[in-house]
Amino acid sequence: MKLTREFYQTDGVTLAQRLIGKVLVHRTAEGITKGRIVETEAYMGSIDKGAHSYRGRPDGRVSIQYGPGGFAYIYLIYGMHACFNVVANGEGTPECVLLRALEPVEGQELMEKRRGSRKKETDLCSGPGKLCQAMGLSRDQYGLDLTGDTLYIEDWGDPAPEILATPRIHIEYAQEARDFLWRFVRKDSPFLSVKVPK
DNA sequence: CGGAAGATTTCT
DNA sequence: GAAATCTTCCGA
Repeated sequence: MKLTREFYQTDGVTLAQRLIGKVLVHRTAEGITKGRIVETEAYMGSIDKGAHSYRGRPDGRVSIQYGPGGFAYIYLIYGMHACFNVVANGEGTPECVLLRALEPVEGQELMEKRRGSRKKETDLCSGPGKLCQAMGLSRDQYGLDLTGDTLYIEDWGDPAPEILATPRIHIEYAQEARDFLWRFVRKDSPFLSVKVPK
């Protein structure tokens, strides 16, 4: 079943853990693609120096994060790659969950086509920019309602997977927030962006 | 208004 | 290990 608004109306750290194992779906004119979420990171605007929304303004890039949960926050990084986030919690709390890696479950052919040169299946969605390219996500999808019919997340009723918490990736500048264990990965998944040290 | 830096990927 | 490439934010 499709996740409801209520599912997203919780704090970012909790939502990040609950999203592991759920299935992201994007319907486009080219076709449909689905991927099981195996890696997420939480960003908590009010206390998190690594978050875009830490000193964000309600009218800036992160404006969508100030609204209710369950909307798409997508931004461009390094001028070339899109990153897809799910807005968490209610109005006035700029929190979100970055999806960092997926396990392709449907539309692999379309994903390979979008990603260009032939890739191993484990490399189709093993990173924030890669999964956006494979799923056909760009800033055109900024602000989409995830309770709508084109871009949403499904719960397939699978048993909750075993989850590991680790430090987040590429935020060395974030001072003490650098060490928060706000990256969550599905244990032993071969589809992760960065391997978890033993 | 200009400059710097970034929640990355890919190739050498 | 470094380049590619552009939006956003911050200081002047």
